[in-house]
Amino acid sequence: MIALVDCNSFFCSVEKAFHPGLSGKPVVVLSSNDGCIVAITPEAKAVGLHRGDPIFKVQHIVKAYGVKVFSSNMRLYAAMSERVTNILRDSIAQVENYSIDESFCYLDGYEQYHNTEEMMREIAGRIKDYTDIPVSVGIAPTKTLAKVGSKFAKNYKGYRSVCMIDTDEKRRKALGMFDLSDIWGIGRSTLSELRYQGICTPLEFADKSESWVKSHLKVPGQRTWLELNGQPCIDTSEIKQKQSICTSRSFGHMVSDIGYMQEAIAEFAASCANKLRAQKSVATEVSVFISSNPFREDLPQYSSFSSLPLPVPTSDTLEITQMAHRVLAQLFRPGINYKRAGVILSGIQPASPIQLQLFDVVTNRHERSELMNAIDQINGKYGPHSIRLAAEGSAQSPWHVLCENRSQNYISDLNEILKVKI
DNA sequence: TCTGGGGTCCTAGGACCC
DNA sequence: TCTGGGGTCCTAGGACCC
Repeated sequence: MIALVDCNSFFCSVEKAFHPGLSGKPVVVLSSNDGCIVAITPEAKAVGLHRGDPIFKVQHIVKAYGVKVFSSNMRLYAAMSERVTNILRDSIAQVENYSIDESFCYLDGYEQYHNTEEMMREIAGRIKDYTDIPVSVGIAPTKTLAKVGSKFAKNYKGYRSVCMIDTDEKRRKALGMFDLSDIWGIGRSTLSELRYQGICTPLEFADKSESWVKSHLKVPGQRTWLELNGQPCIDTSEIKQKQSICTSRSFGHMVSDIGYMQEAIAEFAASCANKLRAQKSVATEVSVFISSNPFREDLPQYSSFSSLPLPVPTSDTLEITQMAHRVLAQLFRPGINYKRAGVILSGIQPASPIQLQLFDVVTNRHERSELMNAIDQINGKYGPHSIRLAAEGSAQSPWHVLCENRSQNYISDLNEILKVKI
């Protein structure tokens, strides 16, 4: 059996953990640049807000109901996520982090000695005690069914945070009541195809023949179908090395000046290089994209994407930034108000062994890699961006994202640590 | 005025090979 | 008159996830 542990309204729950006065109040957390709602509490849903709403369009609701709005603080959420994971790992040998707010726990071997339902309930209680994050747990023979279980656990108090689907009777009952659009793996397009075919519940889908599913929905649909019928076939084992690494942002203010654009691209390239070194890889290709604001109809629209190969596979910030600037030079058109840009690294491979080049223009690769190590160590100790390329510009540049309601890094920055008065 | 930022996997179709 | 059959690799685009 597999347990899915899902943190309820994770980003909001983290903010509430550090702002106890918000208990029972409507809370939302915004995307980067304070754009859309990405996390929402049930209280905020109840007053008419939805995940995905652009915040400027729902300001009237925010004001009328005193909804508390936070900018996203990914550093804080990542630190809290790690605490939740650590508690799981204390009790369960095989834990797989699936996303920042979800983990799969493999319960094989525990069933003999424990009532796994009560065991998970006890762990959920400990997570709440230690982190103040409420979790919902689904236990089932497959990941897709475990997800179904966790949704039931979340929506019905009676389950006391844990819902186990361990018999065929429970499985059929759950699938008969469940919303087809909430099934993991069924997106908008598959949903409309299934509806068109007259299928309205997950149970009706699960009862179709395998050949019918294969011919209508191909391989991904077949996997979901197998999982719903109790046959595990979705492998989520962590992909250690990413195949592509991307850093992209919308700008706080439109950018038309190539100087500012170069700053932004330099920062995105440096961020990509950091991620690349963190996973001990090198890349062989740098891509850049830039685009105007597609939501504005009054402006000339322009968007473009291009790539260049790196002569030698590298994770060197200087080389990657220089190459990104060369790609930018190919793309940039004056007279456009740019809203968004990004850098993508691809052709990723392990850092060693590297195929060197006979006519390499960089002759001091060893020293350069020591330099990168030094930069990583300094930034690891004193915080990101403590040391960076001058090409990245200053924090005052207008393209930086907005985040007007960001909470402090209470547990990852000594300068912002929580102060308690007694 | 203001509309997110990452990723993965699968498929179809084209180019190319013998 | 009849004009094959099998394979690989690559890429763009779609679908999905959080």
